[in-house]
Amino acid sequence: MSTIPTATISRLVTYLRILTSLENQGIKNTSSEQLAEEAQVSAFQVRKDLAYFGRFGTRGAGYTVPTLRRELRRILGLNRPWNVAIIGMGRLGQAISDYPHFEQYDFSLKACFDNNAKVIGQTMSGHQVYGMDALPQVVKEKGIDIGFLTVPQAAAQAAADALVAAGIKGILNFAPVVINVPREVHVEPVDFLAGLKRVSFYIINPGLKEELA
Amino acid sequence: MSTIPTATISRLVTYLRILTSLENQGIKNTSSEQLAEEAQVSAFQVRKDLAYFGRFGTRGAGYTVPTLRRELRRILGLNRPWNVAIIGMGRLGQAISDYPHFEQYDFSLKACFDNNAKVIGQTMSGHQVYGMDALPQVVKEKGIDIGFLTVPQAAAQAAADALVAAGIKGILNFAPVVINVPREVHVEPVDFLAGLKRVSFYIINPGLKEELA
DNA sequence: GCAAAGGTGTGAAATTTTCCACAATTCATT
DNA sequence: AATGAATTGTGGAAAATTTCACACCTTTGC
Repeated sequence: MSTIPTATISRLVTYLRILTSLENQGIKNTSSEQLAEEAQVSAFQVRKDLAYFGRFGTRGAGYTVPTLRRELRRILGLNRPWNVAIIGMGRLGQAISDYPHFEQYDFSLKACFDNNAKVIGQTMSGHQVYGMDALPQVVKEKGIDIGFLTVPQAAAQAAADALVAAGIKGILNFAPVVINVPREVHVEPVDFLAGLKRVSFYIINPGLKEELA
Repeated sequence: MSTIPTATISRLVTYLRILTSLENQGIKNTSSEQLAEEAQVSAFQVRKDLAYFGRFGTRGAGYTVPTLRRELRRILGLNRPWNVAIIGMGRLGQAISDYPHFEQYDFSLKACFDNNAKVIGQTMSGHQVYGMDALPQVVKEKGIDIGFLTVPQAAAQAAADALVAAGIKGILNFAPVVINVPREVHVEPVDFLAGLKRVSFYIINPGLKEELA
């Protein structure tokens, strides 16, 4: 219980998606074998990942889809609403604010911020844009938990500092740079340029890909 | 040499960015200590990561910024042009096709695809949109290496199959689903919804974050 | 030209993560 | 009620990754 691999958390998200898909298909029962196949990991791995958090199956019978799904949502903290804000209303910030399925994914977009005077006060995708100076007050008033950092690379650290000062708990960092925050704030990088460069590496080094049977 | 950790490749991308930033600042020399601090890893880790690929520093003196930068670009395969295509011209695909800095990042957007008859033949952000049936021919003619998969979740596997059949070498998968491809094709997930769910988990489990001093 | 300080490269230890075998339990069938 | 097939949960082995100590090389200052 003391320490859980980061990779386990990523896989739990994958298992949850698979369970949601199974539930939508009306499938009531599943097994570590089936989850493993769809997630492209081993069945051992599925069972070990789940074992960090408890016992959710029935020996000999497998797992009940709605039950395991509910448990995974609880483990991941998705059985409660999360309020999010976008920091940086450039192309990417606008595209995200347009994203249609937020509510269905347990997250609620509550505010947008930018420090460009031309957009402050405007409405984008139905959301009013605040100036960065309003951050502390709006975060407090609207109970914002998580910030999407979609500012240019050069502005990322300063914006992150402002988010931390405003009392935000987690940051989804879309900027292609490592940002520095206190330990109690969790940062998840979302970095397609880095992914693109990793693809480049693995294309020119095809031998370095591990097998999967 | 036989096997290199995936995490090492991700860190190499980070080191390269730091070196580019140092070079832009006119800084000529650096050290594993400095790279480690900016990348938020240990100096041991930096040196070990580099050691997988050779010796790039001078004992007692550190690293020369332009030299190490050039070597990392070579290692990552960024000293050559890569041709990319976007598959799925919805909101996300359009936002990416608008992305202004592609050329500067060693990648060249060569084509856009969609299977919606309403957009096929149109021009988006200066790029003509092809139908999916044109994929094999266009990939071949334009020498496309990498596909950005920006279709809805339900369409992702079929689109990935089409990319593989067309002979693509790598896929940047923006769809929130694990796709299944042959071993010789490398897939990198770029999944902000998964990142968001990991943030949720770490916010409700603050004790599970490892320290860094 | 010598000594001291600074900093890389690397084998080995420590830690983390994954893999595996198997005991334990459940369900279906007769 | 008993047997056999199925499938979970888990302790420990194996593998992968990170951490570390230190030998070794360079530069700087005197």
